[in-house]
Amino acid sequence: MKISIATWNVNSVRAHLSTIEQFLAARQPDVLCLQEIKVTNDIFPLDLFNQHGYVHHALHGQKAYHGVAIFAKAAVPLEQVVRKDWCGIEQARHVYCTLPGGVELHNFYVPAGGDKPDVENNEKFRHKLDFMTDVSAWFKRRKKKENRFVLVGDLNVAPLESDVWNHKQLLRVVSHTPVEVEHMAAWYASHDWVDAVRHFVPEDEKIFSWWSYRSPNWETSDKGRRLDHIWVTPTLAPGLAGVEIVKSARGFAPASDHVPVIVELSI
DNA sequence: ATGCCGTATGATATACGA
Repeated sequence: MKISIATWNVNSVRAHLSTIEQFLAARQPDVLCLQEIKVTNDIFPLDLFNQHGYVHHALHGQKAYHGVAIFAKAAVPLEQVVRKDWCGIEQARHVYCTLPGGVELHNFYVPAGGDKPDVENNEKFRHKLDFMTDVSAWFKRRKKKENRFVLVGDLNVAPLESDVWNHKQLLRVVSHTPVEVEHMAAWYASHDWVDAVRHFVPEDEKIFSWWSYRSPNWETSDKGRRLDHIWVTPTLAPGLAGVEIVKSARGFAPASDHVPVIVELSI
């Protein structure tokens, strides 16, 4: 079956309900993966999602910060839901489940990493690198040629020069430092992942999924970064049918600082 | 080096985002 999967860091599901509704009404992805829902499971606003046909839910939220969730239409039941913690820290950054056909779908919210790219003096940056190291080792242990995995989320790293508005200016800025890019490369190699967006968009073409709130004229200055990713294992790569970064969502009011990324693929 | 903006919280200032 051919399905569409969207990933979106919504920066609080409750603060951006109308924006989410606008996106769902327009695009109707079969599967929706959210990050930074910033709400506990017991008070998650499920009604909106049910009204738009997302009858399957896999919530992994917590109070105020972080939190991830997966939603799907009736035809795409979500089975074997797992809410996983990493580095011994309970921050609701990973939920995964099985889609029809045995495809395992992983939804991640990688730690942002704080201000300074310094593992000695910034515990958040240390956590970010450790998180990627541990996740990489886990996928490497589970690696099998026949595995059909999809990995999406706000990975908080822009790996390529063309994933940021200015490579040189961002070399010492968290999200694009060489040590982060190395950790992401190890993760990418852990299961021979295929970057679905770069599968279709040439590597020298700038493409972003995030624009800071601190730039009032985000569109004209266009100082973005590509922090939101969709990867698939090699067995699924021949089924990739297209990707889209929904840049228009950055202009919604109120807007998240991230926009949805959508993949179409056969599973 | 700082602020810029936005969200959440036992809030009216502070932590966090990246």
